[in-house]
Amino acid sequence: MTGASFWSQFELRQLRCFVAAAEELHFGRAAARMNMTQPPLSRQIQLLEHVLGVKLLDRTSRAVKLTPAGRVFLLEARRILRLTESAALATRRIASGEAGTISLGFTAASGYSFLPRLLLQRASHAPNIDMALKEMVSSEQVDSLLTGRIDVGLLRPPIDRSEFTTRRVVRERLVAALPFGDPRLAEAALTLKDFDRSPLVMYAADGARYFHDMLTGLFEAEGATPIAVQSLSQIHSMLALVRAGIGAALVPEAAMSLHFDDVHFRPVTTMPTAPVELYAAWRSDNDNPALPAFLDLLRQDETEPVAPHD
Amino acid sequence: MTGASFWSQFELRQLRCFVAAAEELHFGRAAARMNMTQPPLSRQIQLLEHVLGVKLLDRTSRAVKLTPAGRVFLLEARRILRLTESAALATRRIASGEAGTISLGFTAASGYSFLPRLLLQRASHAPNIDMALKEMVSSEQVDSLLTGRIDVGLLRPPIDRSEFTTRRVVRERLVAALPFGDPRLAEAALTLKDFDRSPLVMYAADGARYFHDMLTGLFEAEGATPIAVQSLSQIHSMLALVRAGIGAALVPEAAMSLHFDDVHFRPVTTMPTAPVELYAAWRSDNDNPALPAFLDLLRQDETEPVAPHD
DNA sequence: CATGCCCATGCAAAAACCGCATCGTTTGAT
DNA sequence: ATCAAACGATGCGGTTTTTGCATGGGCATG
Repeated sequence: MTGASFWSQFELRQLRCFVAAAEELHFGRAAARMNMTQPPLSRQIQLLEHVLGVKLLDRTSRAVKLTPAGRVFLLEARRILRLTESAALATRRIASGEAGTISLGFTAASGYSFLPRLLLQRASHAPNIDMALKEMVSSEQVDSLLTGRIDVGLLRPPIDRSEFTTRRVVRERLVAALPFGDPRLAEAALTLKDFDRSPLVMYAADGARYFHDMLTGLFEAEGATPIAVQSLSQIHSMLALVRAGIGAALVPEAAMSLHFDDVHFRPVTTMPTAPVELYAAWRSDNDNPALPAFLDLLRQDETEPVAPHD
Repeated sequence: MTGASFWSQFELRQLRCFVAAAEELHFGRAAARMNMTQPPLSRQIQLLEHVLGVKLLDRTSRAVKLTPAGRVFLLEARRILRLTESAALATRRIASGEAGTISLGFTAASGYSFLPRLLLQRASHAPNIDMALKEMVSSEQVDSLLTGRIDVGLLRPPIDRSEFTTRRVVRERLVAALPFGDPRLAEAALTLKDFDRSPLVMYAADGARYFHDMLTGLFEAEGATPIAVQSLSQIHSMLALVRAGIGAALVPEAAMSLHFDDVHFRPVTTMPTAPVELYAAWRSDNDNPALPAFLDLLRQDETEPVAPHD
């Protein structure tokens, strides 16, 4: 035997009984509201008072009144019960995918055009889905997907992990970024041959392997050979060099939203027409309930607007 | 038999079990922390999940992990449990009188000096006692005390209700309020005879019965007869008339804190020396737990400072 | 493949809870 | 003053819920 009960904790049932009694100021009616008879309700309240060590209701057999402590506890009890309901609701919404958080990895380039569009979509179609954005290069995203640090990645192919499901979300053209005064600006459209033996700001083989390999392949197929004057991995740094007159650059058309002064863009005809691809990838076994809603968002975003030239 | 339970409400016990399990990520240790064995804890969590309709913990027999919904619910559960503890604490503090609210009635005149002193005392000695202040004349206070609208009144005698306990909290002298240029300002102290056959702003017999009757009695005993030029019940209004040169006024020395321009004060010798009394009164059966602490405050305030003259 | 760890489940005992009947007190009417 | 009605407290037996023990079954490790 333990002697005095050392369970100094009440239960929600007791709070509900107390609130009913405090609001009705009548044990019989309160019991009816709780779908029970009066004696058990009396006991629940006695128990609550005993646990608190405080008299909450002053009951003379003719009238029930709140004590000062009871008045305070009534407010607290109501707050707790409200919180209880909202907690259940919020949790169910998370589980149903109606609300939730998606950790999203994205490459710097995808942040220029696709990501803003995605955020707009979210604001109108799934405002309760939070997005935790983390910029990282494609290879980092693969690691983060595997360890679960991000739910979805927006990254460049190739993605050959069998654990992943992928979906192409952007396919866009290359455009040429040319400094003010470059004679090629006279043309409405260019081909890769226009860059043969001409200075070109190039992608780094390590930090931007996707673009580097793609351009290398495209030029080789076309039989043209640009003069690589510099190798970078950040597109906005490349445009800064273009502006300084170091050379031209070939960038995804989404980069046109960067608006550098004295840097103008011209479409470049390539084969295939839209060689720049961006994929969404996620672990097939990701159980984040918000994932389906988020993927719907991606699907709605498929209709790609054709960006105008400057 | 009721078939499916339609009780879509969880209990605090379940929250406590869930929090323990979510923190330990191990049912056995969590159960130990809850002072029970593992099977009941498992069931409490199953019950909670069933009630919410949401899986909170992912349990493969080798590891326990929170689901996204479980992460959210853990935060909510912790908040609820914190709230329950603080609610119990706050309620116990109220019941013990350590904290609480006192509804206090006071007369306009007592607000000039005694009440500010009392509020200072409270700030330093009982900061957790809230005071709801309500200005009302003495007769209103009696009614409010009887109906429980105020816990304590600061009012003028006589108080002859048997339901009340009273305590004198202020005994002060009368001072004369004289307009600039009044010849009596040449004297350092006055007597009531100095007001014989001279214009005096008087207290109304209804709105300020206490002062009216007191002055009437004092003058009668002294054999002096002032010329009552006006009858008011608010002391600050009387001082305004004094300033306008309508006549002198006799006010409790606490009113000296009102500081009207061109109105100066002189002590008045009376018999008894300090005829103006203020009492605290409360229902003897008042059960407000904060009352004893509040009354202690009143007792500490008994040492009345002697106000300087201007 | 054997072993250990760990959560789920079956089951009987214990505890908690509920409803019914009844008591004691208070209030208001006669 | 007396009586009846209203109301919350309490005693008690039956039912539901919870608990602990024993055990099952999945999964990782060696």
